[in-house]
Amino acid sequence: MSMTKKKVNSTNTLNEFYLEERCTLNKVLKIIGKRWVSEVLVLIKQDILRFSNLKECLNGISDNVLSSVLNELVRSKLVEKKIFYQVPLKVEYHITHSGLELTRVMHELCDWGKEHIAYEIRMKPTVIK
Amino acid sequence: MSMTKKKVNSTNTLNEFYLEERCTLNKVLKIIGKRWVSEVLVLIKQDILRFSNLKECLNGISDNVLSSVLNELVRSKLVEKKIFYQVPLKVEYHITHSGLELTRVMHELCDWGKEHIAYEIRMKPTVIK
DNA sequence: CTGTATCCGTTAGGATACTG
DNA sequence: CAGTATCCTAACGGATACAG
Repeated sequence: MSMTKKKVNSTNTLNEFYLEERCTLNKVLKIIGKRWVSEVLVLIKQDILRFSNLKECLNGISDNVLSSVLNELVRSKLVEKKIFYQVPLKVEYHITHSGLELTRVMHELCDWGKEHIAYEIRMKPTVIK
Repeated sequence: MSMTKKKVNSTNTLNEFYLEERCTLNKVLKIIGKRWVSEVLVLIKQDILRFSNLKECLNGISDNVLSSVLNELVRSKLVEKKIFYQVPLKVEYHITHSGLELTRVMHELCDWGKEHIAYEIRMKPTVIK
Protein backbone atom coordinates (compact mmCIF):
# COMPACT_ATOMS: atom_id res chain seq x y z
CA MET A 1 0.00 0.00 0.00
CA SER A 2 1.49 3.30 -1.05
CA MET A 3 1.70 5.93 1.61
CA THR A 4 0.80 8.69 -0.74
CA LYS A 5 -2.54 7.09 -1.34
CA LYS A 6 -3.61 7.35 2.27
CA LYS A 7 -5.48 10.34 3.50
CA VAL A 8 -3.18 12.49 5.54
CA ASN A 9 -5.60 13.09 8.34
CA SER A 10 -7.11 9.66 8.59
CA THR A 11 -4.19 7.91 10.20
CA ASN A 12 -0.89 8.49 11.84
CA THR A 13 0.89 6.73 9.02
CA LEU A 14 3.55 9.37 8.63
CA ASN A 15 4.13 9.38 12.33
CA GLU A 16 4.50 5.65 12.54
CA PHE A 17 6.66 5.54 9.48
CA TYR A 18 9.09 8.19 10.58
CA LEU A 19 8.93 7.70 14.31
CA GLU A 20 12.35 6.09 14.43
CA GLU A 21 13.95 8.92 12.50
CA ARG A 22 12.18 11.61 14.48
CA CYS A 23 13.20 10.03 17.73
CA THR A 24 16.83 9.64 16.69
CA LEU A 25 17.07 13.17 15.36
CA ASN A 26 15.57 14.45 18.59
CA LYS A 27 18.19 12.60 20.57
CA VAL A 28 20.99 14.10 18.50
CA LEU A 29 19.65 17.62 18.73
CA LYS A 30 19.02 17.17 22.43
CA ILE A 31 22.74 16.56 22.85
CA ILE A 32 24.30 19.12 20.54
CA GLY A 33 21.55 21.72 20.74
CA LYS A 34 22.52 22.90 24.18
CA ARG A 35 24.65 25.93 24.69
CA TRP A 36 28.45 25.50 24.59
CA VAL A 37 28.28 21.83 23.60
CA SER A 38 29.24 22.21 19.95
CA GLU A 39 31.94 24.72 20.81
CA VAL A 40 33.51 22.52 23.45
CA LEU A 41 33.49 19.55 21.11
CA VAL A 42 35.16 21.49 18.33
CA LEU A 43 37.81 22.87 20.67
CA ILE A 44 38.62 19.40 21.95
CA LYS A 45 38.88 18.27 18.36
CA GLN A 46 41.39 21.08 17.89
CA ASP A 47 43.50 19.68 20.73
CA ILE A 48 42.33 21.99 23.46
CA LEU A 49 42.19 19.09 25.84
CA ARG A 50 42.19 20.46 29.37
CA PHE A 51 39.61 22.08 31.58
CA SER A 52 41.56 25.28 32.13
CA ASN A 53 42.45 25.67 28.46
CA LEU A 54 38.88 25.12 27.39
CA LYS A 55 37.71 27.60 29.97
CA GLU A 56 39.96 30.36 28.69
CA CYS A 57 38.97 29.68 25.08
CA LEU A 58 35.28 29.79 25.95
CA ASN A 59 35.22 33.37 27.04
CA GLY A 60 32.85 33.72 29.96
CA ILE A 61 31.76 30.15 30.63
CA SER A 62 31.33 29.22 34.28
CA ASP A 63 33.13 26.35 35.94
CA ASN A 64 29.99 24.43 36.69
CA VAL A 65 28.62 24.91 33.19
CA LEU A 66 31.80 23.71 31.53
CA SER A 67 31.88 20.83 33.94
CA SER A 68 28.37 19.74 33.12
CA VAL A 69 28.97 20.09 29.39
CA LEU A 70 32.07 17.92 29.61
CA ASN A 71 30.23 15.35 31.68
CA GLU A 72 27.47 15.25 29.13
CA LEU A 73 29.96 14.84 26.27
CA VAL A 74 31.58 11.95 28.11
CA ARG A 75 28.23 10.40 28.90
CA SER A 76 27.27 10.61 25.23
CA LYS A 77 30.64 9.09 24.29
CA LEU A 78 31.64 11.99 22.10
CA VAL A 79 34.76 12.53 24.19
CA GLU A 80 36.82 10.40 26.54
CA LYS A 81 38.21 11.56 29.84
CA LYS A 82 41.79 10.64 30.66
CA ILE A 83 42.95 11.21 34.20
CA PHE A 84 46.64 11.45 35.06
CA TYR A 85 47.05 10.83 38.76
CA GLN A 86 49.89 13.17 39.53
CA VAL A 87 50.44 16.36 41.47
CA PRO A 88 48.95 18.60 40.38
CA LEU A 89 46.15 16.52 38.95
CA LYS A 90 45.99 16.48 35.17
CA VAL A 91 42.95 15.60 33.09
CA GLU A 92 42.61 15.47 29.34
CA TYR A 93 39.52 15.13 27.18
CA HIS A 94 39.95 13.46 23.81
CA ILE A 95 37.45 13.30 21.01
CA THR A 96 36.20 9.84 20.08
CA HIS A 97 35.68 8.45 16.62
CA SER A 98 31.98 9.00 17.11
CA GLY A 99 32.58 12.60 18.14
CA LEU A 100 34.81 13.19 15.18
CA GLU A 101 32.16 11.93 12.82
CA LEU A 102 29.67 14.25 14.44
CA THR A 103 31.89 17.28 13.94
CA ARG A 104 31.86 16.56 10.23
CA VAL A 105 28.10 16.88 10.13
CA MET A 106 28.27 19.93 12.37
CA HIS A 107 30.60 21.45 9.85
CA GLU A 108 27.99 20.94 7.18
CA LEU A 109 25.43 22.59 9.41
CA CYS A 110 27.84 25.50 9.68
CA ASP A 111 28.24 25.64 5.93
CA TRP A 112 24.50 25.70 5.53
CA GLY A 113 24.36 28.56 8.00
CA LYS A 114 27.03 30.56 6.21
CA GLU A 115 25.14 30.08 2.99
CA HIS A 116 21.65 30.82 4.24
CA ILE A 117 21.53 32.77 7.46
CA ALA A 118 24.88 34.42 8.08
CA TYR A 119 23.70 37.78 6.87
CA GLU A 120 20.03 37.43 7.53
CA ILE A 121 19.65 36.57 11.16
CA ARG A 122 21.96 38.63 13.31
CA MET A 123 22.77 37.66 16.83
CA LYS A 124 24.87 39.48 19.36
CA PRO A 125 28.41 38.27 18.67
CA THR A 126 30.40 36.64 21.40
CA VAL A 127 32.90 39.19 22.62
CA ILE A 128 36.51 38.12 22.79
CA LYS A 129 38.81 39.85 25.29
CA MET B 1 53.03 32.37 11.13
CA SER B 2 51.72 28.89 11.70
CA MET B 3 49.00 28.56 14.26
CA THR B 4 50.40 25.32 15.60
CA LYS B 5 53.52 27.14 16.66
CA LYS B 6 51.69 29.43 19.02
CA LYS B 7 51.22 28.44 22.60
CA VAL B 8 47.65 27.39 23.16
CA ASN B 9 47.17 29.29 26.36
CA SER B 10 49.03 32.43 25.46
CA THR B 11 46.46 33.89 23.09
CA ASN B 12 42.95 33.54 21.91
CA THR B 13 44.15 32.68 18.45
CA LEU B 14 41.83 29.77 18.03
CA ASN B 15 38.92 31.84 19.23
CA GLU B 16 39.60 34.61 16.80
CA PHE B 17 40.20 32.19 14.03
CA TYR B 18 37.01 30.25 14.43
CA LEU B 19 34.77 32.91 15.84
CA GLU B 20 32.81 33.24 12.62
CA GLU B 21 32.22 29.50 12.43
CA ARG B 22 31.31 29.21 16.10
CA CYS B 23 28.86 32.05 15.82
CA THR B 24 27.22 30.68 12.70
CA LEU B 25 26.95 27.18 14.11
CA ASN B 26 25.40 28.59 17.26
CA LYS B 27 22.82 30.42 15.20
CA VAL B 28 21.91 27.26 13.34
CA LEU B 29 21.65 25.15 16.46
CA LYS B 30 19.68 27.88 18.19
CA ILE B 31 17.06 27.54 15.48
CA ILE B 32 16.83 23.80 14.98
CA GLY B 33 17.79 22.76 18.51
CA LYS B 34 14.45 23.69 20.00
CA ARG B 35 11.80 21.12 20.60
CA TRP B 36 9.44 20.28 17.69
CA VAL B 37 11.27 22.48 15.19
CA SER B 38 12.99 19.73 13.25
CA GLU B 39 9.87 17.60 13.28
CA VAL B 40 7.65 20.37 11.99
CA LEU B 41 10.12 21.20 9.25
CA VAL B 42 10.31 17.59 8.10
CA LEU B 43 6.53 17.22 8.12
CA ILE B 44 6.13 20.33 6.00
CA LYS B 45 8.72 18.94 3.64
CA GLN B 46 6.52 15.84 3.44
CA ASP B 47 3.58 17.98 2.34
CA ILE B 48 1.86 18.25 5.68
CA LEU B 49 1.15 21.89 5.02
CA ARG B 50 -1.62 22.98 7.33
CA PHE B 51 -1.85 23.86 10.99
CA SER B 52 -4.45 21.26 11.82
CA ASN B 53 -2.67 18.50 9.91
CA LEU B 54 0.62 19.29 11.56
CA LYS B 55 -1.06 19.32 14.94
CA GLU B 56 -2.51 15.86 14.51
CA CYS B 57 0.78 14.46 13.27
CA LEU B 58 2.67 15.95 16.19
CA ASN B 59 0.90 13.96 18.80
CA GLY B 60 0.44 16.11 21.86
CA ILE B 61 1.75 19.49 20.78
CA SER B 62 -0.15 22.50 22.05
CA ASP B 63 -1.66 25.15 19.83
CA ASN B 64 0.52 27.92 21.10
CA VAL B 65 3.67 25.85 20.84
CA LEU B 66 2.99 24.83 17.26
CA SER B 67 2.13 28.41 16.49
CA SER B 68 5.39 29.73 17.88
CA VAL B 69 7.40 27.05 16.11
CA LEU B 70 5.78 27.93 12.81
CA ASN B 71 6.37 31.62 13.37
CA GLU B 72 10.01 30.94 14.10
CA LEU B 73 10.36 28.81 10.97
CA VAL B 74 8.85 31.60 8.91
CA ARG B 75 11.04 34.21 10.57
CA SER B 76 14.10 32.10 9.81
CA LYS B 77 12.90 31.71 6.21
CA LEU B 78 12.87 27.95 6.36
CA VAL B 79 9.18 27.91 5.43
CA GLU B 80 6.82 30.32 3.73
CA LYS B 81 3.32 31.05 4.88
CA LYS B 82 0.60 31.19 2.26
CA ILE B 83 -2.75 32.56 3.30
CA PHE B 84 -5.90 31.86 1.32
CA TYR B 85 -8.49 34.43 2.24
CA GLN B 86 -11.59 32.36 2.04
CA VAL B 87 -14.19 30.99 4.41
CA PRO B 88 -13.10 29.12 6.31
CA LEU B 89 -9.65 30.59 6.36
CA LYS B 90 -6.99 28.37 4.85
CA VAL B 91 -3.27 28.63 5.46
CA GLU B 92 -0.44 26.57 4.03
CA TYR B 93 3.19 26.40 5.01
CA HIS B 94 5.66 25.50 2.31
CA ILE B 95 9.29 24.65 2.72
CA THR B 96 11.77 27.02 1.11
CA HIS B 97 14.87 26.12 -0.83
CA SER B 98 16.89 27.05 2.22
CA GLY B 99 14.76 24.83 4.43
CA LEU B 100 15.06 21.97 2.01
CA GLU B 101 18.84 22.24 2.06
CA LEU B 102 18.73 22.21 5.84
CA THR B 103 16.70 19.03 5.94
CA ARG B 104 19.44 17.34 3.98
CA VAL B 105 21.96 18.11 6.68
CA MET B 106 19.46 17.15 9.35
CA HIS B 107 19.14 13.83 7.62
CA GLU B 108 22.86 13.34 7.96
CA LEU B 109 22.60 14.20 11.64
CA CYS B 110 19.96 11.52 11.88
CA ASP B 111 22.18 9.02 10.09
CA TRP B 112 24.97 9.80 12.51
CA GLY B 113 22.57 9.21 15.36
CA LYS B 114 21.39 5.90 14.01
CA GLU B 115 25.00 4.84 13.64
CA HIS B 116 26.31 6.05 16.96
CA ILE B 117 23.66 6.58 19.57
CA ALA B 118 20.52 4.72 18.57
CA TYR B 119 21.25 1.85 20.88
CA GLU B 120 23.40 3.62 23.41
CA ILE B 121 21.42 6.52 24.70
CA ARG B 122 17.84 5.60 25.32
CA MET B 123 15.16 8.16 25.72
CA LYS B 124 11.55 7.69 26.51
CA PRO B 125 9.93 7.15 23.11
CA THR B 126 7.20 9.44 21.96
CA VAL B 127 4.00 7.50 22.34
CA ILE B 128 1.68 7.39 19.37
CA LYS B 129 -2.02 6.94 20.07
C1' DC C 1 -9.89 26.76 10.72
C1' DT C 2 -5.97 29.21 12.45
C1' DG C 3 -4.31 30.96 15.49
C1' DT C 4 -3.11 34.49 20.10
C1' DA C 5 -3.15 35.53 25.24
C1' DT C 6 -2.41 34.12 29.67
C1' DC C 7 -0.77 31.56 33.26
C1' DC C 8 2.39 28.29 35.23
C1' DG C 9 5.72 24.54 36.38
C1' DT C 10 10.19 22.85 34.84
C1' DT C 11 14.58 23.29 33.22
C1' DA C 12 18.75 25.49 31.42
C1' DG C 13 22.27 28.47 32.31
C1' DG C 14 25.08 31.38 35.16
C1' DA C 15 27.42 33.62 39.77
C1' DT C 16 29.60 32.35 43.56
C1' DA C 17 31.76 29.71 47.10
C1' DC C 18 34.04 25.77 48.28
C1' DT C 19 36.75 20.98 47.84
C1' DG C 20 40.18 17.02 46.60
C1' DC D 1 44.56 22.06 38.58
C1' DA D 2 39.98 20.30 38.11
C1' DG D 3 36.25 20.29 39.41
C1' DT D 4 31.31 20.04 42.71
C1' DA D 5 27.51 22.32 45.53
C1' DT D 6 24.39 25.83 46.05
C1' DC D 7 21.51 29.30 44.78
C1' DC D 8 19.18 32.24 41.51
C1' DT D 9 16.97 33.93 37.25
C1' DA D 10 15.22 33.80 32.65
C1' DA D 11 13.70 31.20 29.08
C1' DC D 12 11.17 27.18 27.50
C1' DG D 13 7.42 24.24 26.92
C1' DG D 14 2.70 23.12 27.94
C1' DA D 15 -2.66 23.63 29.48
C1' DT D 16 -6.30 26.28 28.86
C1' DA D 17 -9.31 29.88 27.35
C1' DC D 18 -10.43 32.92 23.93
C1' DA D 19 -10.46 35.48 19.14
C1' DG D 20 -10.46 36.63 13.96
